[in-house]
Amino acid sequence: MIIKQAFFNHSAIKVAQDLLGCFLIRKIGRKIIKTKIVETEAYDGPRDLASHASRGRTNRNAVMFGPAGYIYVYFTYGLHFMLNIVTGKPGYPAAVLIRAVEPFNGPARLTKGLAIKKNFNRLPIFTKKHGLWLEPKAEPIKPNNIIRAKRIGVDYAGAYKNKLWRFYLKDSKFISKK
DNA sequence: ACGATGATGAAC
DNA sequence: TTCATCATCGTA
Repeated sequence: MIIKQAFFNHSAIKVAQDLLGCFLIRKIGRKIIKTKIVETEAYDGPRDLASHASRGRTNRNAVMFGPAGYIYVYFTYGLHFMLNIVTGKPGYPAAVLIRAVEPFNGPARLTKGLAIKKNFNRLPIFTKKHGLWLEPKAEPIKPNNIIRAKRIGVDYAGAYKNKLWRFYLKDSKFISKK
């Protein structure tokens, strides 16, 4: 069972919540690493000042402007990779940042732990072909187990810094930041 | 061609 | 709070 492209064809805010509890699977050679998503953030639209897309389309962020279900990986702070999934309609830039999975807390640690580098940028997540895909959650998440909060590290984003577009599972021990 | 700047994490 | 450390982008 794999999560298909249509799953991502909604707003980033919805998809970010839908992804909580889903499984992120990485296959390297014969080895399979199965992780559970416990924390996400939504970056929604061209006006979201926290989003890379707010400064318009560039070569780096181009994948955010394309169809849903594709992977956006970028490099930051000179040493970290961040994993995002594009959502919504082509032409409308939006993505969900995977911030933490069990057993890796923090967006940089999960990419390191799963050996995700820039070579995944622009690849589809809705196929097993590239060794990285998603599987549905075992059971529905109760709404009161989802915490809504402000996004991390976006203090420069004006009115958008206060948007409650970060979501995490209340009972997880792998959240990147309280 | 150059300089500013991070969707971070770890150490101090 | 500082630092490690560099691709990307705006400006020129």
